[in-house]
Order: sequence, then C-alpha cells, then structure tokens
Amino acid sequence: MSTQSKIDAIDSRGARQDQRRTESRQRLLAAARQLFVERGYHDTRPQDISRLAGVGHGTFYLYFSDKQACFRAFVEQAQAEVDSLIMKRLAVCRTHEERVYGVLEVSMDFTKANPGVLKAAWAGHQLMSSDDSGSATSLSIVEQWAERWAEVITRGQKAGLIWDDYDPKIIGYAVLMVTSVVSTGTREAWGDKEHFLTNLTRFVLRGLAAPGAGGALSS
Amino acid sequence: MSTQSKIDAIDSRGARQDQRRTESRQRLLAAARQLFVERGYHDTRPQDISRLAGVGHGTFYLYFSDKQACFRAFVEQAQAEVDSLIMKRLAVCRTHEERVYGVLEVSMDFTKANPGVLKAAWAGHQLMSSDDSGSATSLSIVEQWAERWAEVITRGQKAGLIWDDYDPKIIGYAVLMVTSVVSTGTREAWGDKEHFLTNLTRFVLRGLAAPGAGGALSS
Amino acid sequence: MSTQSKIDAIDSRGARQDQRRTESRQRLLAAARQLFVERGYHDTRPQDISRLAGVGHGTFYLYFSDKQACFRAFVEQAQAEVDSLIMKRLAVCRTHEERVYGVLEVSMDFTKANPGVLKAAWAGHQLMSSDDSGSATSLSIVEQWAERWAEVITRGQKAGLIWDDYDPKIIGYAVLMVTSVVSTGTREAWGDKEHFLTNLTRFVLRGLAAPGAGGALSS
Amino acid sequence: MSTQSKIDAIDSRGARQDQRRTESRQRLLAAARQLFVERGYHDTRPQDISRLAGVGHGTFYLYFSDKQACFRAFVEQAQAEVDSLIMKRLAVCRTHEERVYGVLEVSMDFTKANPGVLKAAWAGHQLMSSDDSGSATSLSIVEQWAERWAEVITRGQKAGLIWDDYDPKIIGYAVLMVTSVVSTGTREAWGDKEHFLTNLTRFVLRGLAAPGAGGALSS
DNA sequence: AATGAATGAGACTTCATTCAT
DNA sequence: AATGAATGAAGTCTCATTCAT
Repeated sequence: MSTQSKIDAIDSRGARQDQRRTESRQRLLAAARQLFVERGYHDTRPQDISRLAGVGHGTFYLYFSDKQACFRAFVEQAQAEVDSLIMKRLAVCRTHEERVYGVLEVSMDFTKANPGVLKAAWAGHQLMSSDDSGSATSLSIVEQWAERWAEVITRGQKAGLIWDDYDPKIIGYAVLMVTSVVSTGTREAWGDKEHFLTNLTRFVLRGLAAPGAGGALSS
Repeated sequence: MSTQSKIDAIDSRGARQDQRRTESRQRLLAAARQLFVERGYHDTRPQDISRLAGVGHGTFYLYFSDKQACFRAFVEQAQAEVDSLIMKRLAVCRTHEERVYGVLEVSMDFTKANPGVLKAAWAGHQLMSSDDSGSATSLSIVEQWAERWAEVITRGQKAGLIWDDYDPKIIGYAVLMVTSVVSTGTREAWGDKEHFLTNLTRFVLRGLAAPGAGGALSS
Repeated sequence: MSTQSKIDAIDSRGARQDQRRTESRQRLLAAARQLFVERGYHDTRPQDISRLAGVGHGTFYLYFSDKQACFRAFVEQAQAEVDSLIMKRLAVCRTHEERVYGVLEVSMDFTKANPGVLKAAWAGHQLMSSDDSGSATSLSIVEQWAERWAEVITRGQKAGLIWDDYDPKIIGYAVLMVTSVVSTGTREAWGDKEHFLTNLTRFVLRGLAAPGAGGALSS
Repeated sequence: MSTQSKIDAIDSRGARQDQRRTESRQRLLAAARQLFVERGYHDTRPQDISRLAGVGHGTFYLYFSDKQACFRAFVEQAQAEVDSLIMKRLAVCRTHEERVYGVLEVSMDFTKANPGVLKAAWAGHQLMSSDDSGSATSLSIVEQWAERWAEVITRGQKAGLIWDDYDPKIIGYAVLMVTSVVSTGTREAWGDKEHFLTNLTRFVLRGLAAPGAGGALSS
C-alpha cells in the first residue's frame, strides 16, 4: 500500500467514523427533542432517549456529559432554529408592519410544524434544577429577542414613527410577550391564521405608531 | 355532667381540633409555598415541607393525598390571592387606563412582596408530570384572566372606545401577556415603578383606543 | 390521660424508637463487617449489606450517608475493639516481655475470633478511592499504635533496659510491624499459638534489650 | 527479488512487527504501572491506560485478556524488578549485617525511585475481586521473600551465629515485616537514610545474634 | 391526630468489554 | 494489528409513600 493510499484509507476511515459520530448525535438529539417536548424534562429518561434513537444506553453519555447537557443542547438547537428563521424573514421586511407580521408568522409556522418545541425552549432551564450557573446562555435568547425589538423601536423613534415617550427596553419586552402568544399554543381555536396574525399585528402597530406617523409604519 | 355541657365539651374539643387541623395545614401550605418558589416542584420533597412546617414527615399525608395535591393547593392559593387583589382594585376603577394601570400595579406589588410566587403559579402544572388530568384547574386562571380582558374589550367596543376590528379573545390574551411582564421579574433594572408601569399602560391603551375615542379611554 | 402519663407515653415511644434506630444501625454494621471482610470493599454492595441485615435497601442510607461512610464506621469499630482489648491487657502487664507477649496474644486471639477483620481494618482506607480527605482518622490508628511502642521504648531507654542508640519512632514502628504478623493470617500452619508467640516475643525482646539489662526486660 | 532477499524482507518485517508488538505492550504496561500506583486498581480504567500509552482503547485487549491480567502483569513486573535488585545485592554480601542492610537499602532506593510501586505490588491482589484463583502467583512473592530469610536464618543457626531456639519460618517472616517498613513510605520524616537504615539493621541483628556470636554476624 | 423509621421502585451514570471498520 | 464507537449490565443513591407505634 502506498503512503498516499494509506493516508487515504485513514482519512476515509476517519471520515466514516466522524459521520457515524455525527449521525448518532443527531439521532439522539432528535429523540431528545421529541421526548422533552412530549413528556417534559423530568419524565424523560436518558434511557428513553437512547431507545428512541436506536442506540444503547451507554451511547447517550458518549455525546452528552449528562441529562442536563442534553437538554441544554436541545434548547439551544431549537432556539437557534427559530432565530435563524426569524432573521431570514426580517432581512426581507421593509416596514414595521411587515416585521411584526413576519415574526408572528414565522413563529406560528414553526409552532405548527414543531408543536411544543418553542414553548419548551422558551421555558428553557426553568424546568431544571435551580443551580443553573449556565443560565446565562438560555436566558440570553429571550433577552436577545427583546433587545432586537428594542433596537427596532429606537430606530422607529428616531424616524419619528414611534412614540418617543417609550422606553425601548420596556416596550421591546412587551412586544416580545405579545409575539409569544402564538407559541403558547394552548388554543387551537383562535380562528384561522390570517385572522389571528392580523389581530395581533394591528394591536402592536397601533400601540407603537406615533400620532403623526399616519400609516407610515406599514407603508 | 349535663347533656348540654357534654355537647359543649365535644363542640369545644372539636373546634380546637379543627383549629389545630387547620393550623397544621396552613403551616404546611406556607412551607410548601416557600419551597416550591425557592427550589421548584421537583427539588422540593414532602419531607422538606414537613420539616420547614415543623411537623412530622407523615403528617404531610394527613392533609394532602400526595405531593401533586399539595402543589395544586399552593397554586390555587396563590392565584386566588392575586385574583382577589385584582378584583378589589378593578372594583374602584372607572376608566380603562385605571384598569390597566391598576392590574399592573397590583401584580407588581404582589410580585415584590412575594417574589417568584406569581411566576410559579403562572407556570402552574407544566412542572408536574404530563398526565394533567387536573390541568383544567390550573389552566383556567390564565384562561380566566384572558377572558376578563376579553370582556373589558367587548364592552369598550360597544361603547365605541376600542377598535371594533379586534377579536376580543385574541387581544384579551395579548393584553394579558403584556401585563405578565411585570411578574417575570427577571429585570430589577427597569427603572422605577412609575416609569415602568406608565410605559406599559401607554402601550396597551394606545393599542386599544379607537381613533374617535380621543382620550376617552383614560377620562 | 394525665400530663405525667402523656410524658411517659412520649418518653416510652421515643425510647422504643431510639432502640429501633440503634438496633437497625447495629444490624447494618454487623452485616457490613461480615461482608467487607468476606468479599472486600468493592465486591460488597449496599444492597447486600441491607439484605443481610434484614432491612430495606433504602434503610442503609438512613444510617450511613454513603457506602464509604459505612466502611469508615466498620474500620473504626474494629480498630476501637482491638484497641480496647490491647489497652486492657497492657494495663496488667509489668514487664516488657509481658507487654510484647500480651499484645501479640490479644491480636492473635482477636484474629482467630474475627478472621480477616484486623487485616481489613489495617488495610483501612487504602481500598477506597484515593481522594481520602479523611485518611487522618484511619491512618492514625497505625500511627497511634506505633507511637505507643515508641513511648514504651523511650521509657525503657531511660531505665537503661533498652539500647539507647535506637530512635524510638523507627524501632516503635518496626516492633509494630512484627506484631502485625499475627493478624496477617495467611498461614494457619505456624505451629501452635504458644510456639508462635514465644518465637516472636523472643525476637522482639532480644532486639530491644540493652547489653547490661540481663533478663531485666522480662523480670 | 531473490528468494533469500524475500525471506530477509519477511524476517525483517516480522521482526519489526514483533518489536512494535513488544513496544505497544511495554507502553501499556508502563502506563498501567503509573496509573495503578497513582489511583489504585479500581480507579484505573483500561481506557485510561490506553490513552496514557497513546494507543487506541481496543488495543489494550490485544495485549491483555482483561483488566486483571494487566494488573497481574504489573505486579509481576514490579516484583521481579525488586527481586532482581535484591538478588544482585545479596550476591555481594558476606555478613548478615551486610545482607540486612543491603536488602533495606535496595528496597528503600527502589521505593524512592518508584514511589508507591512496592506498596502496590505488596498489596497485590487483595485489591482485586475475591475470586483469587491466581493468588498463588502474587502471594508467592511474599512467601518467597520470607522463605529466603528463613534459609538465611537456618544457615546462621547451623553456624552458631543465630539463636537456635528460633523457628526459621516465623522469624523469617518477622524479619521480612521489619524490612517492609521502608516501603510503607507513610513517613518521609524518618531522618536521613543512613540513620533510618542503621536503626532497623541494628534491631534485626540484635534480635537474631546468638549470645556467643559476638560481633560475628557483622564481621 | 401525629410521628418518623422503613421501604423499594427507579433514576442517573459508569465502565469493562466487543466488534465493525 | 489497530481503532474507538457502541454496548448494557450493574452500581450507587433518592424519594414519594406507607405503617406500626
């Protein structure tokens, strides 16, 4: 065997193993996601996750140092997913109306496709034992989203489109809470999507729009 | 001993026992409240509650059929407390502004006096095992509060004070979410109470007020 | 029920419970002793100890914070037992010969009555994981015994009975090691007790006796 | 390629492979030695040994049938090492004094150079599970060393240099225990080497020397 | 009514060993 | 020969609940 082919062989073996590693982790994470959402943190055992993923009990601990680490990974994955979708949508929005409606729609679509995931991710670490030294990470996603709305509001104030007697941080947080309604998912009977989203969008925009803005927020 | 005095004696003993019964239950409930808030449902053991209450471990099961029953009792107590405070406050409000501001202030004061309690009660049964046959109870308080806002909105619409293109259920829920900001309690740094409450109140009112209403919502 | 009889009742109940507590602990400790000696630390499970003691699995943890704590308790008990026997014997010894022979005999008798216990106690914490913060306790018994021999030697030197070119600490430790031969117990075929103990006693005494002492060590 | 050179090539490859085989085994054994001494048998995993040796986890089982076999190999290696050193030293000793001092010095030097190894090897299989079918091997080294001292004593008795009322087996074991003091290693504060060894040597010699021997044991 | 010792199912995690590559 | 991902039996410990006193 030539030196090159030996290297190739090693590379190829390494690559295959890496793939297996990644695949196992993905399967575990997918199983964890399903079970954490269906049953909650405390009613999901590492064993259940492993079985659903189709791997042995011990394999779980090759990829997560413990159950909490697995849950953190799930939360982070879910948050990153939604975040990415929202960012993509916001990139193509020109007006505040589009932004509000866009965020609501993305959140709602995600919730429909992944029932409970957003709620679980939102609840985040609250479910775990209280010694969260690492809560910084999980909390930050809420903080982060609130902060984004705050920035949007600040820019709107500078453009004279949004009431300038608002404290952007506070109102940013308030807007975030309104948008969270769509992922609460307790009610499937809120009428159709269009109806639901239009209502919420109107409420937010009217709450924000400065008197002189006219329909500017949505134009 | 006359028949009457025998009856009196029994009554008195019964009364004393009832009082003791009630007293032990109260002490257990108070301990449960403290621990459920401090540590959460899963990190609180019946044993801990009993010890903090100063009664024997077994006594716990004289007053609660199991741990879940105790938690339900805590949630109901906390919700009833806040509910009562809110109802009292609403009774003296004449305008929507007063109502919004009032609910926010009551919630905030309660949160300050009982840190974490409202959040825990809000989270409710989500923390418990997923077989929520009893979710009806706990869910209802959120549903109930949302429903109240919906009624307020409906009345406002009839009076021409609130946009009549709103679906009261949806906007009622949205208003509720905004008011829940005050009990999230993550940020102690939202400026002073006045500043904070004024901001939220303005946002809600401006979101609600029909164009022709002028300042009518607050007058 | 009179106040006095009530107190009596409580006392009696408390006494009975205390007795039960003590009894359970004793039974667990006896079972632990048997199993730790028979199988060693790592092949003995808390479950085995509980079963042998005739109590439930969980009861074990009412009396010992964990497996290590149980083992420590066993070691300390065994050491204290031997120590007490040795001290009693030494109290009635007048000559060095009596002392050496006495310690050997006591150790040997104890080893015969409790095979393996002294060896296990001697080995002490070495069997447990290496993070012995509490090794002070267990080590000290060996240190303590060596120290006792050192004191005996020092006194003998002052009386001119023992070579004064000895470092008492070193020779004290050496004597201790010789006496430990009897508890090693690997050989049951060391001849009869008298033969065995006489041999060891002679060796130690001849090693200690100063040239001018004559038979003074034993007279 | 000629037939001869082909054979050479094969030979050379075989030799290289043998060397590699041996090399991997040596590295594993060295790693095992370090870890067994540092952490003890039960806190050392085959995985740890492999990693420290710089080979894959599975490679361990190419060279040792299981963990116990590896431990046995370690013990035997360590014992053989010390044994060889002692034998070499004894070969140049002419008097009993030189022999006692020599064994002590060799043991001490080895202990200083390999802290803990002798103690671990001494403890031998006691750490492993109780089914010592192979205890013959490990026990024998202690038995062997005791037997050697017994032979020395027997010869001394025949030459009239050692008390003839001694049972050589018993006193041989006793001498061995004294020499084991140096490898206990608990005390680094036994004064300097010269002081320490001189003390122990004197004690042993005086314990052995027959009355008529004069200084013959050391001359 | 009150107590707290007792229980044992079950949770999480480790680790010696195997096996496909 | 070498690798390291995979395995699952087994270990330690917890905790909601019961029951004799």
